[in-house]
Amino acid sequence: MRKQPRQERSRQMVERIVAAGREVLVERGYDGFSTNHVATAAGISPGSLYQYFPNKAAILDEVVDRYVAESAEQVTSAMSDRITALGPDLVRDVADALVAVLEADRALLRVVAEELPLARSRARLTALERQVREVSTAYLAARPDLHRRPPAAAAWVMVLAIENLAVRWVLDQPAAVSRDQLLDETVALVSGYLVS
Amino acid sequence: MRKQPRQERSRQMVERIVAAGREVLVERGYDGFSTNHVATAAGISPGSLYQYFPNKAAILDEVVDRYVAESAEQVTSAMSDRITALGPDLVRDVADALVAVLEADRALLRVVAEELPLARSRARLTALERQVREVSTAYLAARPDLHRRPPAAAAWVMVLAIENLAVRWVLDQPAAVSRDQLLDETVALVSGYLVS
DNA sequence: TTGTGACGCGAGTATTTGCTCGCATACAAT
DNA sequence: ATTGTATGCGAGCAAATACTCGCGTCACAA
Repeated sequence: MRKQPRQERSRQMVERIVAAGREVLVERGYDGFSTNHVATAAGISPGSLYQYFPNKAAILDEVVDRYVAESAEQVTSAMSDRITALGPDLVRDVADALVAVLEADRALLRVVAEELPLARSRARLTALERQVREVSTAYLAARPDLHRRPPAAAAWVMVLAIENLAVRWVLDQPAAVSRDQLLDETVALVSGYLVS
Repeated sequence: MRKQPRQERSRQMVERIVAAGREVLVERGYDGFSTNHVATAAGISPGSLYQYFPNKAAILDEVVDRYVAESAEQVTSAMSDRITALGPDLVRDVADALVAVLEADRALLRVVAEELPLARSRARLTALERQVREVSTAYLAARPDLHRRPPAAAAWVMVLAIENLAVRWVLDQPAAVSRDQLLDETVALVSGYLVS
């Protein structure tokens, strides 16, 4: 950020910029995300953007960061209460929470998941994945009696599988799989895998 | 295509354009994929591009179409011989073939999988997914004695899971999972899932 | 050999882009 | 009130972009 907003007025402007950025990103896609469009959508002048953001990418980063952060928070909070028991219930609830978060703004999810070339957005996601993976690995390693897979590899497989199924289900809305069915199959996938 | 190349000379030029397009896409990414760059890389003039391609997107489409088509062919040929028995061996061999194909050009895979905003490329991939899914669904429906999942949903889950694990393994090269391990876990995931 | 159309060129155009800079205004402190 | 600073404006620049067009060159059929 190029300058710190000191007055309330300018703090609101930063918010307006980020909100407009999100809006433009959803409505015009990654290719249509231009500084002039964002400025227009925010009802401000192009020059004002650059008071607080060094360049176009910074605006995009902020938009994506906020989206990923708020989504991550929802999911991790669904996990945090119940780390003690990695059972079918937890898997189902986490998958449920994940799907719910992704459903909240499908249009934005589509752009972020399918268009953004930014290494930045992947970095944020990867960090979340790693965090979940480490917790899972630790649990699997502590309870070898409950499964028959190598902990590290199994955690990697499960996290990616659950995440990807949820994302693709929300984006593609396959007719053959209802929402409940998705959760059922996710649970079956994980539990069947762990004991095989 | 705007004009059909009639002479050998012009047919070679089309090939040069597509090859240069692939090269530019890999080296400069989606954002750097400009008509001028492609023309330069092909050693031709910008005007010559537009003799055979109506616009920039058409060049990109051709590059991606060829990549997806040639990859799809490799995978489907690994399946076609053995459709009769959807067992652990087949799963492992298909996953193996898939990983091999994806490994062949990681740089291009990265751009196609993580940058391209084209609905076009997803459409091609989705078609392949659907094809594999239908074969799997038919098999699962014909052999209800071998598993306990709803065929259509199970096929959807398996195809996406296998595909995504392979792609992410090739792109991320996780230290915790060797190539053999990936295949082992994939087989375990599928077989454990089907009987649970 | 010659004529005709396919071919290729590359300077050029119109547009869009990210971004700047000089200036006017709003605010806070004295 | 006055002064200093934070804020915002918007015309406009330099660069890049997708794409065109008139002209020369080439291959091939007659």
